[in-house]
Amino acid sequence: MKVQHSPFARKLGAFIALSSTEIQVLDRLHSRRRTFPAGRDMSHEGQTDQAAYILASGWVCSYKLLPGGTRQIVDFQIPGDFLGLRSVLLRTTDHNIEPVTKIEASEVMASDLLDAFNDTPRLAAAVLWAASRDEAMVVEHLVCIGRRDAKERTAHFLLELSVRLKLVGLGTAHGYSCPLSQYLIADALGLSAVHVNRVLRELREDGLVTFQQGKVTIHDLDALVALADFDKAYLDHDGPMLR
Amino acid sequence: MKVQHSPFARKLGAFIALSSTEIQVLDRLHSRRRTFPAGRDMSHEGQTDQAAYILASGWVCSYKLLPGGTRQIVDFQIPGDFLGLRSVLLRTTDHNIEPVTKIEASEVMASDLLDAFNDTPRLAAAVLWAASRDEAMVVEHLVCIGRRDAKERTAHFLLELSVRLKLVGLGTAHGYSCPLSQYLIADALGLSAVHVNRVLRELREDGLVTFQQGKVTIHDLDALVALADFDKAYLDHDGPMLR
DNA sequence: ACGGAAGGCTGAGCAAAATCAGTGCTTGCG
DNA sequence: CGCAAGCACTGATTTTGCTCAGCCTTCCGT
Repeated sequence: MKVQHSPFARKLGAFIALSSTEIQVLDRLHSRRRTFPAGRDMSHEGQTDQAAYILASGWVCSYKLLPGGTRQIVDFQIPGDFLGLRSVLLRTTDHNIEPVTKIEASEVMASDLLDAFNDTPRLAAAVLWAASRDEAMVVEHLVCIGRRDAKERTAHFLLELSVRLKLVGLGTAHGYSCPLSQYLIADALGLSAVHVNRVLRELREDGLVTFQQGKVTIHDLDALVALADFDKAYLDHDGPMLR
Repeated sequence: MKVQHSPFARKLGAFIALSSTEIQVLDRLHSRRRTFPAGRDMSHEGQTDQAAYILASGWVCSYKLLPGGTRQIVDFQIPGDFLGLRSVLLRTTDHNIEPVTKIEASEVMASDLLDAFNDTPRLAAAVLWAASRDEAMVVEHLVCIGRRDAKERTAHFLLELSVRLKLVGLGTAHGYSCPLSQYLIADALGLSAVHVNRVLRELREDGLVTFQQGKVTIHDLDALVALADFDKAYLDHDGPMLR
């Protein structure tokens, strides 16, 4: 019987089989727990330039603003994801961060993180791996926006969320709950909100996936994967990839 | 009087003032020099999964293929850039790599790199910084494709190349030579080659920038920067950012 | 020298997605 | 309670960029 751990430990556990010691070290990282309200930008408020956070609950988006008022959402963070890891290690505030919902996050001091790496080097590998996966997702996102049409993009997006959420124990292959508005999805996919609405309707009418009242329900996984040309490799790992 | 170094040393020198010892260590990294022909994918051929390369001359593109034959170019590499750094450190072949021109590249064994980091820790910081800048460029690229129209995208792209090339001593603020075909630019910007052609003509007719016969000539830098909403911070650093 | 492939360039028609201009529903608040 | 804000949703219209089809030039290999 598996004990329930933090989303963060769960996520890393999918990459590397973690010993109980390592899990303890991980859980000790979650020292100061903080809460942020939805909608207020974090990078201006908190001491985001001094500490990183591990998201414990709620959703966050990282975005860039353009003149003209439009914005592009680069990525969403879900429980278990790092917030501002890069800005701690490298002192660069390259984009803004805003909670989509009310969130809870554990502050992680850079020094604590480095200590943890010294104590349990395998953790460093796991964190690096997770960071690298995040970057791969940005690349995939780029490809989506550049070379897929609205329907494919949306399908891909919903599938990716499904996989990520399943990894941290929120949601299954059949569905998950999702607090994103159609405006947010539009800003992530480089579409207009109006068009996102229409595309979601089409996907629903095609019997592929339904997104209503904050719930995503996947009706035909195979067809959705085929439409989005989604990389099945993501889907198929159920245990740690390294032992 | 500045001595002329490799593009790689030049680039890192823009981030951190390098001592002559550090420059020597850097230059010793360029051990085995190899040549690759244009157009043949590297990841299938060379031992790209065992070694990384530092590009010494020529241009390279990293791309992802989609079913349907289209592709999205994620980034171009110019002299001084790393090739496959990620795939060495993390064993992930996430995208393909193809020389745009005939290239010369120095093989770098992962172990040599780590040794160099031990000898001169500041180098590690510089390399990390460079890697992080690369990632920031991918994000910027994403924003471009998601929320800028074809003209803005193209202008931004040409400006970014200008800055990157200037950093390694190829080209000035007024222009540079560029071996990319309109097809390649299209695949990078998520446009069709036909449209790229038209956009380039418009930019030329507007007196902003000319791209003909492998030469980019910037006629009106300010107007171009304004059109593309290009981040001037990139442009304005002439010496190392850390001393 | 010649044929073919690549690349630049152009027009016409079309498709995808944006914009504009709304409607209705819910929710939070003074 | 009643009002305003935010979100989902829709039709009509316009814009943007794509596709198709073709022409011309240059370069390269035989």
